[in-house]
Amino acid sequence: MKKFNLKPSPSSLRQIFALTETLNPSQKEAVLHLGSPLLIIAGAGSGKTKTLVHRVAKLVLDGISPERILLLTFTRKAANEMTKRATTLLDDRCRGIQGGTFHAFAQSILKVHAPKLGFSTQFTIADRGDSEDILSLIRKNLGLNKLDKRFPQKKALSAIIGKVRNTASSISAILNKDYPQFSVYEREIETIMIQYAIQKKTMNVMDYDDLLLLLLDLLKTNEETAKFYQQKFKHILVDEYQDTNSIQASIVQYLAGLNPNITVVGDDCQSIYSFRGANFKNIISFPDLFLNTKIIKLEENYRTIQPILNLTNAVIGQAREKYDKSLFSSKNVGEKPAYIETKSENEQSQFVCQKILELRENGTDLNEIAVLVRSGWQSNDLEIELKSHNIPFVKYGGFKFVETAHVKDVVAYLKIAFNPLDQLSWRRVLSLIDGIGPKTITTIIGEINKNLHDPSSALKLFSKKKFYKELTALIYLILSPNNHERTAEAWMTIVMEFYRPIFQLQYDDYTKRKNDLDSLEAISSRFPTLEKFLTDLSLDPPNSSQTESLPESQDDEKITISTIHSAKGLEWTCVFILSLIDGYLPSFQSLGDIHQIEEERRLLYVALTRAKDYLFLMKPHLDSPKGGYYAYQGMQFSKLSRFLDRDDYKDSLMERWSLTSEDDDPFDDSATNANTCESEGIPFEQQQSRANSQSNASVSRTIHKPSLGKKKYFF
DNA sequence: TATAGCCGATTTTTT
DNA sequence: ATCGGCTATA
Repeated sequence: MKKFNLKPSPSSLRQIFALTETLNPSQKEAVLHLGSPLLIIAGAGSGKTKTLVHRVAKLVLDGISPERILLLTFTRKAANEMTKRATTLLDDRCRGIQGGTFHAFAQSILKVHAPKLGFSTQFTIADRGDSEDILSLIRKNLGLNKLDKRFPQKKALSAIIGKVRNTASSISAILNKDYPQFSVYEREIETIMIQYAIQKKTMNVMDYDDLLLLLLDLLKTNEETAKFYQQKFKHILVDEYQDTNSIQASIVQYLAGLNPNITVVGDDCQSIYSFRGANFKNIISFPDLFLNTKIIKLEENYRTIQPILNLTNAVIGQAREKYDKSLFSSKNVGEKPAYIETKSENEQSQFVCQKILELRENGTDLNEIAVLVRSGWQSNDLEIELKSHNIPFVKYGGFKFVETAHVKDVVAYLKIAFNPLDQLSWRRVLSLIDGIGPKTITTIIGEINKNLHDPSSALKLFSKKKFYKELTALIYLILSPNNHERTAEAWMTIVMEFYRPIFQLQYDDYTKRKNDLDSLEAISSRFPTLEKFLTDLSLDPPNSSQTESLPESQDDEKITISTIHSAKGLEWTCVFILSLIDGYLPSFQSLGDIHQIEEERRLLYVALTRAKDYLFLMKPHLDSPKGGYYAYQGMQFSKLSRFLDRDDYKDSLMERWSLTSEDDDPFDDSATNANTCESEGIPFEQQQSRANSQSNASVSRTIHKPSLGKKKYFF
């Protein structure tokens, strides 16, 4: 019956030929392979996305209906990007491809099947803050806060439980390995875990891990459903497979069933998510899970010039677990990576700003410039400096504005409007009313839950309290009968009306915070329903600074600031990596564990391989680190990252000190800087080299060896 | 019972 | 800088 479908028509043969024309032999093989599972080991910049896009387009061209192709990616951005590229490459059919992150995909399936798992289809998603708050409540209710020996706080609890669930390990194993100080509390933590699961069910919320675990559970225990999806998806493609954990791997396995049309792509050198339970061995063992796996390696790098690759290869070559990979490039010309030491964090920022202005003078598009950091706050100083130079930027990674208190407040109203069982959000909004505290909240929630459809009798109980009026207004606002017909935007308007007076009383800096609420309102207009809005806020939370960093320039040229994690899969002509200090990268939290240090090395590798033509490695000398934790610890980090501090790398690096602008001299405030320097014993050469730099010369300078990694405690 | 204010402990990276 | 637990006060 389908015979005629199996053979592509001559015209589509021609199209397939055209499609593969620009590919190298391995890429072409990967695009055309059919009939057995496919593992593509793709080095950084080896055209992985291109290959995947072509493969998808080719499948569509083969006549596979797009909604039967499932493309799982790491971020939603990546999914959209690929769909877009495939559409450009082929045609609009590609828009129909099913895809997204594992979490978003899981959500969409669970939305339909939630009742089978003891949830209602109205479930909402608990983000990290929410699940921590649930844990904190349980902790308090169980009286675990009044013990002699310290009991883990909500953050630690959440981390422990997350790890247990994501790696399918026992509590004791995780405690012994990562939290030996809490080993005595194995029983208590188990109780909390059980309570946590119960709480989530009664509140009808799922956390991020639930999305994956419940989907797996559904596929495992529900043969009908599993079969349905196995038949639905003719082809499954998974990107960034090295960052999947064993649960995600199992999901893939169950989705595929006996279907051999499964393609996974990844690079074991770029596995940087072990804190989420990811295991790069997943990708190595893929052929054990899927019979007859065809393995294709892509090793030619099309992104980065050879002088930079020499360094990246050297860095990954030092890895403890040896990777069978060495990238080569046909782009042999270009400059070696530049290594720049500065005497302060602010000087680092100034150097970057100046270099950016210089690059723009020379015609580099600002969109082709990125600044990468290990953790979000490490770019704080730079952000201020960029603003003062009027250089526009977007920031990815780090703080999300959904995590700020005032946005959480508003979202809590929205959440209970959609899912009135969400007691946690009730707690939040109730505590905003004057005169209502923890005890009253518990009674109110108890009374209201007795009859959600008619809260009037419950409300009578509080008629003599001073908060009665406000409480009544809130309850009728939320539980009004027509509330499911409202759009997300309409809900925002209604909620803001109620919240605005509370908001202005609550925060004395409310004019600043107001901006966030305005952006939230703007974002809400993009979603047809409250549910879509809420889901998206949890699964693809917008970044805080995206809206706030828009200086004069009207064109949309912006540089990118990003955490290394969020920069994965992206590339820029020019890349700066900030604060390459031992203790920052590798982060000092990782120093106790060899595997974690190795992951930090891969992190550096990921950062280095984002660059196409120019790479600037920055190392400031930090006498008083600004980051909250470091400041608190009074720690001092000043030694170059151990991954780069090797004599044999000298050849790969260009040592230089080139601050060349006259009118916008970054050292205008040098008087103060020099004083602090001297008083803290910084050698005089630095000031000399500064003098040199002012005469417009690119100077190879004496490298100052700072006091090596000594911890310094104040007081 | 609610809230303000103080002290000590704890912070990476993301869906 | 923020959380969590404690105390004093309304």
